[in-house]
Amino acid sequence: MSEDDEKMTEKQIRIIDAAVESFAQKGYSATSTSEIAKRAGVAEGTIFRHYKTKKELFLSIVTPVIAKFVAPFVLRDFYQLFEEQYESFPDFLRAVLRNRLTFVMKNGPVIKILLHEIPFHEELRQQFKEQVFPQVAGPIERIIVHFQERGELIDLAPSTLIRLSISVMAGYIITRCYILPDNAWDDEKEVELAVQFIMHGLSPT
Amino acid sequence: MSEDDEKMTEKQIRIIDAAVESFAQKGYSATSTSEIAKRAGVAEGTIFRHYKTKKELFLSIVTPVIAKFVAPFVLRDFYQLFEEQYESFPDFLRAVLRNRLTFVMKNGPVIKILLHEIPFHEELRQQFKEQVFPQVAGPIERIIVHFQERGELIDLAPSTLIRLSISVMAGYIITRCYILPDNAWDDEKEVELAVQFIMHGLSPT
DNA sequence: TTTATGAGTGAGTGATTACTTACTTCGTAG
DNA sequence: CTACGAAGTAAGTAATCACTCACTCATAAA
Repeated sequence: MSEDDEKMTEKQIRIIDAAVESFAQKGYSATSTSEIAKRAGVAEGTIFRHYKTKKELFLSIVTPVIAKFVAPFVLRDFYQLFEEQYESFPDFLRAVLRNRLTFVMKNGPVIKILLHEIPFHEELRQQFKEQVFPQVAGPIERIIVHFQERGELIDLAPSTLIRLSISVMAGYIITRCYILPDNAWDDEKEVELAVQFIMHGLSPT
Repeated sequence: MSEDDEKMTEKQIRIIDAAVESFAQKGYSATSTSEIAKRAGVAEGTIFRHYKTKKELFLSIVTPVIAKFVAPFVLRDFYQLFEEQYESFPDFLRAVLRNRLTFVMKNGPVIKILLHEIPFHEELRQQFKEQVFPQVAGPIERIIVHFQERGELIDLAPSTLIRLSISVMAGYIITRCYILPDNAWDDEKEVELAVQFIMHGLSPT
């Protein structure tokens, strides 16, 4: 559940777990440090021994998953990887959707926190603007142009194709993980369905 | 900007406007009543003359737009209306997307507040479960079945078709209004593009 | 054994919170 | 002209907030 230990005391881990739970349940500013301490079974002062402020604790939880999210895209050979490995655009979509779905399912509560708090914390928005947008959009755009040249995609602005594809994929991930997590989802089937929809729409053949 | 007056004093309107601004900027629980009062140019006590609690003020802002959102769907003849007026499913999609886009643009900040706070307020989630889901999903499902019987839509569960359609439409509305509001959007073009994508996907011809 | 260090503690700190209360002001019905 | 209720207010209230500080304890190098 908790973070990648590495020289963390047991109580420190308990603090982070408690903070994640509380932040996810009630939001950052509705969560008090005394509540986190109580939940972690720790004195309130212990929190401030490890983190100077409440916000530092918050950022120590949330910023690592931004980095993790960007990581697979900034591999130097990301473009070549997909160009060689995946023969068609649907293959590429399937791989990305499966990959991000498992990522969200692994880091569920923290991503929920991140999504909620992004609009209210300048530091987070900054990090998104600097890291996520350029690092992720660039490589993907090249891949899209690649498949456009091969005639597998309609001739629209790559940013538009990205937006449409992400809408469908995010739509599934969000309903799957946050809106109706209790449904009996058949992920393989739903991924295939989403990919087919992105490629062919809702019209019968 | 503010609510539908109706026996509201000028100061009361200023309170609501100030509350909407603050809630949208910092979130519900990070906004203090003293801050709202200051922003409205009003004594803090004045807020509590009109609203028993901070939460009551919040709900008085947010619940009307839930009702407004549902309103067009609960018209008794909603189903007949679309059955007669719109000859094809794409026509239906166009109408809905245009309609909801203007709705979001009119009530922008309040909808932003609503989306952020839904997970943290049981009353809001309740209202969504009771009003939005059944009232909206029902009529739309009948319309989808109608077009499926006419052979205009592939044979999938209506709930799936709804989810996919909403993903694309919400994807555009959210990027249009909240993520990149400063872009020079050509709404007519983008609406048409979204509808075409829903019907035919990204594959060429 | 002594000493030094860092984890952990709990009783504080002043500031801020949502909300109350006693009061004034003002428009209007009688 | 008066009386009354609603609108508005300034000065409170207790509770809670994030954070501090003086302290204990355990471990381990000297």
